[in-house]
Formats: sequence, C-alpha cells, structure tokens
Amino acid sequence: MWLPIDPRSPKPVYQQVVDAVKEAVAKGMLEPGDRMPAVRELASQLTINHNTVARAYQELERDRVIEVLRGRGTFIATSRPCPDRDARVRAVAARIRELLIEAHHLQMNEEELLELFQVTLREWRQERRQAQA
Amino acid sequence: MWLPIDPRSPKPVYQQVVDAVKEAVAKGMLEPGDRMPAVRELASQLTINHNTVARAYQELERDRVIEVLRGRGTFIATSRPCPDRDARVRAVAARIRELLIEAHHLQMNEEELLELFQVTLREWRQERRQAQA
Amino acid sequence: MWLPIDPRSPKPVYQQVVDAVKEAVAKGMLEPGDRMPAVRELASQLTINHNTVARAYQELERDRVIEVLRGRGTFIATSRPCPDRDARVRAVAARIRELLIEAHHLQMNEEELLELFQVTLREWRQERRQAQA
Amino acid sequence: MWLPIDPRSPKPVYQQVVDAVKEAVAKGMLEPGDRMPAVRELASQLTINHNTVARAYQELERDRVIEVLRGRGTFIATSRPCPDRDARVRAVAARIRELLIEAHHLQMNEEELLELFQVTLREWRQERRQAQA
DNA sequence: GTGGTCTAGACCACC
DNA sequence: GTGGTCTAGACCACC
Repeated sequence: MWLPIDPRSPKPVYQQVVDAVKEAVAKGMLEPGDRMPAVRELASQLTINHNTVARAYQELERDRVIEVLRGRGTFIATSRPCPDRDARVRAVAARIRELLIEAHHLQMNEEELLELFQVTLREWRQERRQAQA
Repeated sequence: MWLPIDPRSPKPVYQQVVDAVKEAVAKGMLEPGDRMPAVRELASQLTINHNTVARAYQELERDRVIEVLRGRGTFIATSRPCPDRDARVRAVAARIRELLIEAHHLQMNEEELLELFQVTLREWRQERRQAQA
Repeated sequence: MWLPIDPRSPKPVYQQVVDAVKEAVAKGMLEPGDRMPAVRELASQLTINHNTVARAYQELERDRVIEVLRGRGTFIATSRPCPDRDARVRAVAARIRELLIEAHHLQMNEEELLELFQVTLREWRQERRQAQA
Repeated sequence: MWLPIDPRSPKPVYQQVVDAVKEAVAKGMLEPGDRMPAVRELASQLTINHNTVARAYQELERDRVIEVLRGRGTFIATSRPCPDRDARVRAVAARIRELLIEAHHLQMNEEELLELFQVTLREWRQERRQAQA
C-alpha cells in the first residue's frame, strides 16, 4: 500500500497517514472489509517509524474508520454513524468559517468562494469516478 | 480589546491571536486605519506574555493584515491584493477537499455539505451585519 | 522639497531621508551649494518629526553630503574625497558579496547577475539624464 | 559548526545566523542533504541562546534554505525555484541601485564600480573553489 | 511612548 | 533524540 507521505511537511507524519487513509476510503479506493497492512509492514513500505503508524491506526480506530480484530488483523470498518457525529459536524462548520475568513483576506467574495467550492466538488467527483474504475 | 484565547488549545497562543485578528477584520469589527493596542497592553489584557503578542503582530504584518509604524504604533492595513494570491487560493481549494473527505466519513453527502456551507454562510453574514451595526 | 518617505517601511524614517538626499545628489537633482530646507521646514513638508530630520542631517553631515554653516543654513557640500573612503569602498564590496549570495539562492548565475547589473546601470543613467534635463 | 557571529553588530544575531548559513550554502560549504546541528547544539557552539537559533532556523525554513524533518533534525534543502522569484529579483535590482548611489558619493564612477564588481566576483569564485576543495 | 531582540529556563509534541 | 512554544525580565532603537 502506498500513501503520499512527506516528512518535510509541517503536518505530523501520523496525521498524514490518518488523512491519507480517510481520503482513500472517501474515494472508494478502500472499501469496508478491506484488510489494512500490519503496522510494521506499512511502516516499512512508507519508510517511517512503526510507532508512527501505530499512532495513526489508533486515531483511525477512534474515528471508526478502521476496526482492529485482535489476532486477526485490521480492516476498513463498515461505516456506521459515529456517536459524536454532532460534534464533528460542528467542527466542519467551524472549518467553513475559517474558509470565509481566509477568503476575505484574499479579497475573494462569497460568490467566488461558493464557485471555488463547486469547482472543487466537480473535480472531486471526477477523481472518485476514476479511482473506482 | 478582547480576543478569545484558550491556553489549553493545541493551537499555539500566538496563532490564536493571529486568527482572531483576521476574523475581526473579516467581520468588519476592525477596519483599515484602526489602531491596535500596544504589544504590552494587549498582552496584559489577554494575560499572556508580550513576546507572544509581538510574534503574532510580526506574523500579521508579514500577512499584510496590520502595518507597523516604527515608534508610533500598529494599525489595521488598507487591504491590498497580495502577490502570492494564486498560491493561497490553491490552499483554500485544498481545504475544501479536506471538508469533502470529512463529510464522507460523517455520512454527509455532497448536498448536505453544500447546505451546511450555505447555512454557515448565512450565519456569517448575520454576524458581520451585527458587528458593523 | 519632496522626498519619498514611507512610514510603513521597515527602514527607519531618518535613514529614508538620508538615502533620498543621497540619491537626489547622485542624480544631479541637488547640486553642490544648493540650500537645504531648515530642519523644521522639511519636517513639516514631509509630515514627520523634526527630531527625525535633525538626525538625518547629522548623518548626512558626517558623510560629508551636506555642510552646516552655523547661522546661515545647510547646503549640499562641494564634494571632496572623504577621509574614510577606503572603509566605505570595502563596505561596497561587502554589499556586492551579499548580492552574490542572494543571486545564488535565486538560482541566478554570475552571468545573469552581471547582466542585471548592466541593465540596472543603463536605467540609472537614463533617470539621471531625465532628472538633469 | 562555526559561524562568524558578532554580538556587537547592529544586525540582529538571528539574522547573522541566517545570512551566514545562506553564504555557506552559496559557497558550497554546505550541500543539499547535509545535516545541520541541532538547535541547542549550535546555540552552545556559538554561545548564544537556543531561542535565537530556533528563530534563525524558522527563517531559513521559510526561505526554503533548510528543511525540518519533524523529530528527526534539520537539513540543507535541495534548492528549488521559489514562487516569488520575480519579487526577489526586483529586490536585487533595487540593491544594485543603492550601490550606484553609494559609488557616486565615493566619487567612484560607473566604470570603477563595474571593476570593483568584477574583482569581488573573482575573489568570490576563488573562495568557492577553496571551500569545495 | 512604540515594537524588536535576547537570555534563561520550562514544558510540550513528535519520531 | 528533535524542533516549537511560552513566560519573565532585560535592554535597545526609533519616534
């Protein structure tokens, strides 16, 4: 399994692993029930420390993206609404607010931001289609 | 001047100051030409160290949100398009993609996300109107 | 007298005055014997503090760009080789070295820098000719 | 690692560190991939505070001269063209103009300045050759 | 008055 | 181990 890890990024490596797995799932490249590599195996493939992968797996399990079946391995979870959904929806709203602030400082008005949103959405749909083909 | 600082947040305090000032400017609560409190004065109001405020001011100056008039004080800048606008617009698009991934894991489909976007936008407009009244 | 002063610049205001006068002299816009405005008069024209102008005049006198004739006024000096010429030539060489370092980090090789030097020189000559016309 | 730091200089110490590292890279004394000393180690070698070195490293990272690998150390970056190259080339041209003004006040004509430029360039090349030998 | 820099020493996240 | 942040208190240049 390959994931785009950049050790030079200011984003912590474990967080990059978490985000990359979430993106792969969102795009349908990984599906519920798919087996994830063992911690040490993925670490070796990405040439990062196994502790870093272990931490990422813990985070992904907390977010119910993966399920660890002790002694059997790690798998993409069958998605169910997670208990703290409301909190996370509020978090998404907070990030939308951050976009509005950033857009203001770029002298991008709300209509332009909305359009950028829709353009990005179209690109995203196309990537998903290609990933699943 | 009051800014919402949370010393327990994982976000660095100086970054919280930067973000709070940018938000206040985006909402119109601070306008071009307005005087900012002196470094030590704001530090005392927020009960944080003056070095932390100084670092926030330097960051805000680099982002052209404020202007430092040597020996005279600090003021909200008259906003001008920044030279690296394209790079920052790409950064906004990248953050929109993150929202799309997060939404998927919350079983929020694209229509629901778009609606959340628009609801948040309406709230934002209202806050701005109140701030300017 | 008008000089391009920007209170927002990181360069100290008194230094901006010094540099602007030196530039005007180098271009021939101010000539030996020309009378400089009184400290308070120039300060009022530039809307800056008179102490700031006074400090600039002291610096210019030290560099033998102007001469203060007590009770009579301040004048552009008749240029003579200054005693610390060698030290200042070394300073120019040091600044050329800084340009070489900067050019390297811009992936500009020595030939390109030399060409930029010559282009800038041609522009400079043209400006001088226009200023003197 | 030794860098020429002068605590009496009007140039801030952190800036001296930044400039010295840029010079070492430009001369080929430091090459892409080379490991930089740890912040606290360099601080102790230069007998300055670790915060001062940390600030210099942050500045160098922003200028893409070094790369920070989180938790692993700091390395000289593989140089890539920076996005704001045009702005920085203009800055170099502005500094060449300053040299022309300074040369005028030293009664150095343009030919002499050009010659000083070329002499300095020759010295620079020689230093680089020695550094790389 | 203003912001900028530096030291000393602490604590933290990350790998 | 690594770099990043924060406080406390000092000193400085500039206006």
